[in-house]
Amino acid sequence: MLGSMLQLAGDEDRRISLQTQTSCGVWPCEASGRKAACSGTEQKRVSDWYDNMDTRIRSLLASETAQTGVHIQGWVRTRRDAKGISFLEINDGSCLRNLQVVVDAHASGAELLPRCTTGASVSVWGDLVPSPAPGQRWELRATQLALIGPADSSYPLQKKGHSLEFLRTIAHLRPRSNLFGAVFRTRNRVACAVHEFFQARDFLWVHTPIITASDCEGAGEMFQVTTLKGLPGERPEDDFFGRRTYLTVSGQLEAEALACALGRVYTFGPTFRAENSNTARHAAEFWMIEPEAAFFDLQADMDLAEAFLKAMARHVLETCGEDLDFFERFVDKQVRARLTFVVERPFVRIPYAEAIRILQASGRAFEFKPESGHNLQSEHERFLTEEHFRAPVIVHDYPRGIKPFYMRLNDDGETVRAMDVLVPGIGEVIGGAQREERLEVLMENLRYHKLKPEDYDWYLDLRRYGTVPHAGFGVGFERLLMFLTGMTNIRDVIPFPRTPGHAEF
RNA sequence: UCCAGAGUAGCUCAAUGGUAGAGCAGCCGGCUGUUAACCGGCGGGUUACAGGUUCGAGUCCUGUCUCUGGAGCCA
Repeated sequence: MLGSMLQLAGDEDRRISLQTQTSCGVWPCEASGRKAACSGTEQKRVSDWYDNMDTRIRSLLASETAQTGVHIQGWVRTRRDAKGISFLEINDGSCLRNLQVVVDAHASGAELLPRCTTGASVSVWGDLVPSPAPGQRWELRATQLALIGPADSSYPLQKKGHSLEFLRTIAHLRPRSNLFGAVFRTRNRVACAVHEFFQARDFLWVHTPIITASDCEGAGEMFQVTTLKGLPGERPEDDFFGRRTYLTVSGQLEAEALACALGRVYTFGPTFRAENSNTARHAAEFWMIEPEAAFFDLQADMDLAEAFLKAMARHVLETCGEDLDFFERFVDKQVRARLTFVVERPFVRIPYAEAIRILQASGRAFEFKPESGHNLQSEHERFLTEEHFRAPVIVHDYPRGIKPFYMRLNDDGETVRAMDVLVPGIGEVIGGAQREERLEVLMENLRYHKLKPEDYDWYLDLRRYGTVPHAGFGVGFERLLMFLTGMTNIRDVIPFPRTPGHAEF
C-alpha cells in the first residue's frame, strides 16, 4: 500500500491544492502543476482521507515500477476467459485506457468471475506487475476480487461500437463508453483551462443571475420562470418576483456592470434559449463564457478572443493527448492538425464589407446571395473559413441594423464595432463587440432598435457615472468543445442535452 | 418552424411486390496468457404506428410519431 501511495504523490498534491484553492487565489488545475500553500493540518487530513482511497488506473498505467498491494475499483469493460485464468479489462474513468486484471482460479473471489460481465462494477486488490504479453505494459495480478454491482445481459453497452444516435438514448450510461469518457474528460480539462486563461490575465470570475427580468435585446426566446398556476385573473404582479422573470440568455449586461468596477471579469455558467431550433449546433441549455473588460477596444477584444482560442487549442494538445488520439482515430482525422494550425497561425481579420466583397467576387453560386446589410449565412461563413482562408476568420465592423443596440457605433454612423470569430466546421464560435459607452449614442441606439430606454435604466447608469470604453465577447462552451474534439453534434459534448422536446434525464 | 432522408432482432445492417436474414451481443458447450479472442450449437421479430392499393406489402400510396442531416435563429 505504501508503494502505491508513493506513486501517487502527484495526485495527492492536486487533491491538496483543491482543498485550499480559496486561500491562495490560484485556480487549481492539474495541468498547471501549480500548488497552493496549505497548512500541515490540512495536508494530514487530506492524506488520511486519501489513504483509504483506491488507486486511479491512470496513475497505475503511468507507473515506473511494479507495485504490491494495489487497490482499484471500476467497471468491467470486457472479460476474456482462458484455462484456469480470466482477464478483466477495468476502466475507472480516470483515463481512456483500461487496466488488464488477471484473475486465476485460486484468487480470492474468483468464483465471482462468471458474474463479472461487461458493465459490472468491481473492486480488486492485487499487485501491479509487468505484463508478459504484448498489448499493455502493466497488468494487475489479482489477489482478491469483489463484485460490487453486477450487470446482467440487458446492459446496453457492448464492446463494439455504437451509433451516436443510440448512445443519446442512453445518456445516463454513455459516459461509460470510450468516446464519451474522452469527451467528458476533455470537457473538464477545457473548463479548467478557461479559468486558468482568464485568471492568468487578471479577469475575475463573476456570477451573474440565472433568473433575470431583462430580456437582453431579445437574444432569443426565453424560458419564463413563474410560480403562477395559470389561473384566470392572475397578473404578472402576483408572480413570485412581482414581475415576469426568465432564465438568462446572457450575463453580458450584468457582466458590464461588474467590469465597470472590477476592470476585467468573465462569466462561465449556464445559459438558456427557448428557440425552437433543431440543429447539431443548438441546445436549449448550454454553458457560456463571457469576458468583459473595461478600457478594451475592439482591437483588444479581438486579440483576447484569438489568444483565448489559441490557449484552449494548445491546452488540449498538451494535456488531452490520449483522448485526442482517440478523437483523431474515430471522430475527426483532422482534429490534431486543425488545433496545431490554430495555435500556430494568426487569425484572419477582415471587415464585414471586405467579407461581402470576397463572397461576391468568389463566383460561387450561393443559395443566398451575399448582400451588404444582411447577416452572413452559414454557407458564407463556411466558404470564408473552410475554403477561402482555410483558417479561423474574425469578421468585424458589421452594419448597425443587424447587430444589437449595445454595440459601439463607428464614426461612419453605419457600422458598429462588432466581431464574430468563425472557425471551420462550426461557424460562429465567438461573438463580441466593443460596447457603446456614450450615453447619448446609446439612447439613440435604443430608439433605433425600437427599445424603451426606461427598460434599461440601470444599464444606462453605467454610462451616466464614470463611463469607460469596454468590450467583451461570448463563447458557447459546447461549440468550443465541438471545435476542440471534432465532435459534430452539440448533443454529444454535453452530458444531458436539452433540446426542443427533450429533457429526459 | 421549413426542406430532405431514414425507421426491420438488444446493437449494426441485408432482403425485384412472392416463405423476414446476417454479423455482433446473449445463452449452452469446446479451446486458449487472453487482447474487438477463437470454434460449434441455441433462442431472439406486431418490419415505428394507423389506414389504403393488391391474389399477396418490410417493399407501393396517405396520415401520424420518432430520429438524422440541412436551413432559419444564434453561442
